[in-house]
Amino acid sequence: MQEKVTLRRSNKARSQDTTRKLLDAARSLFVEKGYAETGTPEIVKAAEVTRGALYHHYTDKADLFRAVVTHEAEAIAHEINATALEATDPIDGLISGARGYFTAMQVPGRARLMLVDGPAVLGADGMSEIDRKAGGESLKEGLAAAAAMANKTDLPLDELSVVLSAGFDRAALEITQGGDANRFISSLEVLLRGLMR
Amino acid sequence: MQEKVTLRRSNKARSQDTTRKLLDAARSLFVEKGYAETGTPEIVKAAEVTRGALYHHYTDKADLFRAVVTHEAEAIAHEINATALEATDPIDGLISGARGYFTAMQVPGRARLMLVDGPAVLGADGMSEIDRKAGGESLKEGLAAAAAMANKTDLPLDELSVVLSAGFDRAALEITQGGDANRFISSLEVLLRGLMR
DNA sequence: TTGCATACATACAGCCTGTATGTTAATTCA
DNA sequence: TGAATTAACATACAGGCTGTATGTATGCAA
Repeated sequence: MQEKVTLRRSNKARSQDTTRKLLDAARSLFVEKGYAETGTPEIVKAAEVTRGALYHHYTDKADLFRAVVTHEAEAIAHEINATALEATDPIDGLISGARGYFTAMQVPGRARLMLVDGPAVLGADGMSEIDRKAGGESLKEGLAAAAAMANKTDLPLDELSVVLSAGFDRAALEITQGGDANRFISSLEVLLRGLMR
Repeated sequence: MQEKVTLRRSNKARSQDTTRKLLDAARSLFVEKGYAETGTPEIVKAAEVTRGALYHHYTDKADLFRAVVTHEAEAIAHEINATALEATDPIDGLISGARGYFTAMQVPGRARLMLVDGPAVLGADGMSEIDRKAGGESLKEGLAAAAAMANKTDLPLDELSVVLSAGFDRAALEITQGGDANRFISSLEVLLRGLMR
C-alpha cells in the first residue's frame, strides 16, 4: 500500500522556502511590470503559494516590496565590491566604483526598481535607510578621501555626496535607456576632478 | 411664479469650470497624500463633481495626474522666470536659477509630486517631456554658455546637464526635508566652478 | 501526550478603477 | 427656427485587488 507521503519538514525550513519563492516571484514581477501593476494574486501564483502565506510572512504588499528592494540593494553592493579595485588616486577609486555601480544597475528592471518605484513606494527616507544598511556610504568616504588628499577642507561633503549620488543614480538610469556609459563616466570624472583641483 | 432657474452656460465655460475644479482638487490631494493613496471618489467629492465628469475629461486617473503635473511644471517655470535675474557670469546665472528653483520647490508637496510620484506614474520619459515643454532646458543652455565663456569645448554637455539636473532635483527634495539650502547651493556652485576652470 | 504556536489556506468585506448606458442641454445645420 | 447631432455630464455596474478574519494541520515544547 502507498503510504501517505507527507514529507516532514521543520517550520524554519518551510518558512525559508516560501519566503524565498515569494521573493523570487515578486522580484521578477516587480522588475518586469512595476509595483503598481503587479497584484498579489499574480505574485503568489508565480510563487506557487497562497495569499495567506504572503500575508503571514509580510504585513502587506509594500512590506514584500521592501524585502525585495533590500535584497536587491545587498546584491548590488556585493557586485560592486566584487569588481572594485584598489586605486591610489581616490578619484580613480570613485570612478571605478561608479563603473561597477553602472554595471550592476544594468540588470534589466533593476534601475526602475531601485530608483523609481523604490522611492515612490517606500519614500526617500525608507530607501536611504536600505541603501545605508547595504553600504551606500562608499561615495561619501571616497569624497572625503579625495578631499583630504587635495587639502580641500572647506567642501560641504555631506551635501556634495547627496548631490553627486543623485547624479550617479540618474546616470545609471539613463544608461539603462541607451545612454552612453562612457560619456556619463567622463562627465562625472570631470566634475570630481574639477572639485578637487 | 418662480421660473425654472437653469442658468445657461456655454459648453466651453462648463468644461473650463469643471476641469479647473478637478485640477485644483486633484492637485491638493495628490500633494497631500500622494498619487496611490488618493482615489478618484475622493477627488470628485472635493471638486464637487462626479466621476462621470472626471472620466469625460480625462482618459484615466493617470491622465488627470499628468494634467496636474503639467500645470505644476508651468507654474514652477513661471516662478523661476519671475525671480531670475540677468547675470554677466553664466555660472551666477545658473546659481540664481537654482535658487529660484529651490524656492519654487518649497511649496508643500510639490517636490514629492514632481520628483517622486511623477517619475513613478508617468515614467522618466513622460516627465522629461513635460519638463521640456515647460522650459526645463535652461540648465543645458546655461551650461553651454558657461562652457563657451570658459573655452571648454570638449565637455560632454548633454550628460553633464542630465547629471547636474538630477543633483538639483535631489537637492530640492532634501531642502524640503530640512536640508540647508545654502550648503546645497554652495556645493552646486563649487561643482560648476570646478567644471569651468 | 497534551497544549500551544506556527504556517499556512480559504472566505469575505470593502474599495477602487474603468466602462457602459442613460439624460439633459448646447450647438449645428438644413 | 426646428430637427438632428454632439457635448457634458450622471448613474449603474463589473471586475479586480487589498487586507482581514477565520479555520485547519503540523511542528514543537513541556
